[in-house]
This record gives sequence, structure tokens and C-alpha cells, in this order.
Amino acid sequence: MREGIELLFFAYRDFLEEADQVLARHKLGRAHHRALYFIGQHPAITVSGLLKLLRITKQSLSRVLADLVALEMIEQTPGLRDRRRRHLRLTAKGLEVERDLTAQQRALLARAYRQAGAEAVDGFRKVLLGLITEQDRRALMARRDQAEPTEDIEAPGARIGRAGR
Amino acid sequence: MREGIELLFFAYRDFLEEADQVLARHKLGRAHHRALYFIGQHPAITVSGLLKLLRITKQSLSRVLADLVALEMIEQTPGLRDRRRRHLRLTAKGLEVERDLTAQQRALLARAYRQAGAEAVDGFRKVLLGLITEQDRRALMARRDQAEPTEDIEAPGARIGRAGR
DNA sequence: CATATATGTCAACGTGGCTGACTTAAAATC
DNA sequence: GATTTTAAGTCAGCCACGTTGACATATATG
Repeated sequence: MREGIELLFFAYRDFLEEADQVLARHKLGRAHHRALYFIGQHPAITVSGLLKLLRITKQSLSRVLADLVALEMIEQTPGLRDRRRRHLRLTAKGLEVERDLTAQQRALLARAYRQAGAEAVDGFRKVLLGLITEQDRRALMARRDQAEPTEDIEAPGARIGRAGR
Repeated sequence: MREGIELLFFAYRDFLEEADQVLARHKLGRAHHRALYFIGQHPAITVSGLLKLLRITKQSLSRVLADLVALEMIEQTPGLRDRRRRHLRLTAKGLEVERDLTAQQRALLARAYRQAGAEAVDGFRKVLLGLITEQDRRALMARRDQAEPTEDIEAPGARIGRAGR
């Protein structure tokens, strides 16, 4: 049991270290990484949607989002049905940085998968799924069966803030 | 691949959340948890040994250790062969808190293991081992084949600081 | 119109990392 | 025995990123 605890600790730490070097090059922090990642995975996600995924306060998130908007890595468009909502998506630049960030991680994970074998990967997923909360499990599944009709309609070409350059 | 990244993120977060509640009760932070944990796993570990495991600076660590000494959760004894070294170990109180902290985590992990099955656990371990660095892998093994003759001889009954009560 | 919701903002604070400079005691080396 | 190296600690300041609390604004909804 203790071994499992340490495996998680070391693996998570070593896994993040990969991305940290890239982050340093771009002068970004881990919080930016997480935001970029999830916006990349959930295009047009709203601020409140992102808050639920990250489980941080809106004050913390808005600092990060403000940075990313200023750096032109993400952009915000008002919802069509509900103009209070801000739908977030990566710009070309944001996409590039996000890819740069996860490229290392994907490579590392791919190597670990390859070395361990398909069967082991299955076990890895089973155990981790058992560790996470029902809520997070749903978040994971939601993306996989990416049917869910976005119900988050957004207005095209109506950027918010630091307006149209 | 993306799924694996998210699994790690969610699992690690949810796994820590368990302990966070206990930490809050004891008015401790995550840094204290990590120190207590590794001292518990490596009795008589030296400060520099702990630094290597945690990979933080001595300034950061010494804040944490000072807290734990003040709370009488750990104690330090000078090395016998090398009196510059300080060997750390949990006091009865420290042991109790540490158990309290990991009890939740062990239970959660045990449940995940049970649900996933022995074969899955094996895969879980294989993949995670593939993710961590050679250095961390050695740290893990070292404890398992706990032969390694501690070579860290310490003086019995010679506590340092906040002296003998 | 009144209320609820989505988002943002200002201010203050806590934790836990970091760097850099310096000290002390003990060990190791010349 | 003098010099250098090592283990540990200290002081000071900084930064990232989380928190709480109070309040503002625009929009949707009953």
C-alpha cells in the first residue's frame, strides 16, 4: 500500500517536471498549463465549466485567464443564447504552446505504456479510475463519448476584451 | 494518451484531498505531511537524505522541520560516527498523526486495488514505475529490499534542540 | 420589476516553493 | 596542525498560486 502511495507521489512529480521546463521557457506557471490544457480539451468551455474542472476559486482562475488573454493564447466569445457566458478557446498561439507543453508528457507516457504493455495500461487505468471521485469520472467520460450536445452556443466572431486587433 | 494525463491529474488531486481534511484538523500543511511520511518510512533519515527524496531546498525543509520539532512530532539525534548529521524520527505523537494522515489514503487505495483486481494493480505499478526517474525508482526499491545497512549510525538518547523535557 | 446567475474586481492573506549570502560545527585532507 | 570540505542552519526577500470576503455589472428569468 505504501508503495502505491509513493509511486503516485514520484510519478506525479516526475511527470510535471517534464512540463515545467517548457513552462519556464514561456514564462508561465503550472496554473497556466492546466488552464491551457483544459481549454484545449474542451473548446468553447465557459468560465464556470472550467472552474468546476479545476476546483479553484474564480479569483484564482481569473488571474490566470487574464494573463492568457493578454498573451493572446486564449480568446473569449460571449454566448449566443446567454450573453453572460464567456466561451473560451485557444488561439493559434495558445494551441502551439499547449502542444509544446504536452508533447513531452505524451512522449513520456507513451514510453511508459509501451514498456509496460497493453494489459498493464488497462490495469493502470482501472486503478486510477477507482481512485477518482464520481464527479471527476464523469468529467473524463464526458469527453470520451463526446456526443453531449454542447448546449453552450456561442456567438461567432464576437471577441471580448482587448478587442479586435 | 490524453486520458492518461487526466487520470493522473484527477487521481492525484482526489488522493490528496483525503489527507487535506486531516491536515486541516491538525493545522498542518502538505509540506508537513510529506516530511512526516518520509521520516516515518525512513527512520533515522538525515536531513540531506530527506532533501534528496523531497527535492526541495534546505531552506524550505528547515521551516517544516522546525515546526514539527516544536510540535514534538519529530526528534533529531546527532550521528554517532558523524556528529554533524541529524537523524530524524517520529515521536509517538508524530507517529499517531502520520497514521491518521495516511489511514484515509491507504483505505482509498485499498478500495481501488480491490475493485480493480490483482492483475490491474500489477499494471498500475508497472506503468507508474515507467514514469518515474531512475533516481526515484532506486529510492522506492531501497526501502523494499530494506537490507541496506543504514550506515547512518546515530547516538542513542542524545536529542538536539528544545532539549530533554 | 425583482431576483437570480455568470463573471469580474479589489484587497488581504497563507503556504510553500525559490535565490543568495552567511554562520557554525565537525570531518577530512594535506 | 592548519586548511578545506561538508552537514546543517539562518536571515532576508521574492514569487506562484491558492484562499476568503465584499462588492460591481450585465444579463436572464419569473
